[in-house]
Amino acid sequence: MIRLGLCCIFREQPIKFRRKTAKSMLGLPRSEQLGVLASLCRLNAGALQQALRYCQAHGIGDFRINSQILPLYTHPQLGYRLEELPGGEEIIAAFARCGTFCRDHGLRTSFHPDQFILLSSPSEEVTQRSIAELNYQAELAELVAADVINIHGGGAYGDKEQALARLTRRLQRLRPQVRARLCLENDDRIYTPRDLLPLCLAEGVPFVYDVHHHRCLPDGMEVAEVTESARRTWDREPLFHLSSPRDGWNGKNPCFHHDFIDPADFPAVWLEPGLDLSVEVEAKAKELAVNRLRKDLADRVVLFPDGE
DNA sequence: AGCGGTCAAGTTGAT
DNA sequence: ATCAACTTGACCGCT
Repeated sequence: MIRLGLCCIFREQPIKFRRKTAKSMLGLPRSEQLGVLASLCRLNAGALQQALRYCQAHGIGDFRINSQILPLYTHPQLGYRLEELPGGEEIIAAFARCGTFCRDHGLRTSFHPDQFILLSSPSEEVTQRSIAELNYQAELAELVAADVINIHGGGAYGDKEQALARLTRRLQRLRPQVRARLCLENDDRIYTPRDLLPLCLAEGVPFVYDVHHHRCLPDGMEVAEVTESARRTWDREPLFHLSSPRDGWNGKNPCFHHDFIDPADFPAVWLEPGLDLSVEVEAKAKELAVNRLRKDLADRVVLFPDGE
């Protein structure tokens, strides 16, 4: 069964996640800050509920949750705890209901912390901030029943081997709630599947195979070969990423994402009968792209069912 | 109401 | 030495 995933936002559905810039908040007294943050968090919990309902109804079995769903949660000056927000208990309950909804309907959710979260950095300060951020994401992941927190290898710092050795060491410092969800994904600049798979297999870190990144930054491995190795890193349903190039494979920069997925870019080996797989669709037309791909695949493979 | 410039965080590579 | 690109909008503050 193939479970397609939607990433973070909607193109047409009126489902919006809200946030604020730190700059606009820093001048306010703490009580006003907390008031504004509380209303954003409450709104975003409601938007997440709507997003999950949409996915359930449309046979989208996976939803990636944006890290900013709790805006500025770990900001050095503006950071907060949900419990200290006005109406915090109700906000927590609203997120917990999202988790219950996912369990009831077999939906999967994931987090993808952005480029500032680095376990390979030589800087202890960067590492500590990153671990703090991962702790936050794991806390929220527990609340909404998400099983994936997916990051990249980070920088090379002039020596990939050493950087990956640092990353490996730092796995020991992660809380079980983080470690149980942490995954590593190949990127399109530095870390290829060939770089990451040995670490993932040795350390039991699930490998999120982004086939688009791999096609943009090839490493001599075949798609089928990476797919097979990636599967072995997962003790549950593997999660992969897929995109199509904006200007075609012969265009100027194939890394740019297209609005939609060209079904020809969907690897044939991912359609093998009996293979359960989550495929997050990184396409700018968002739910429209997932819905179209779902139609395109319908007669070739068993899909996560839509709620009738 | 509409517009353009800006947005917490790190790293790389183009200029 | 500086700055855009990462994913890519959404938000802010000005008119």
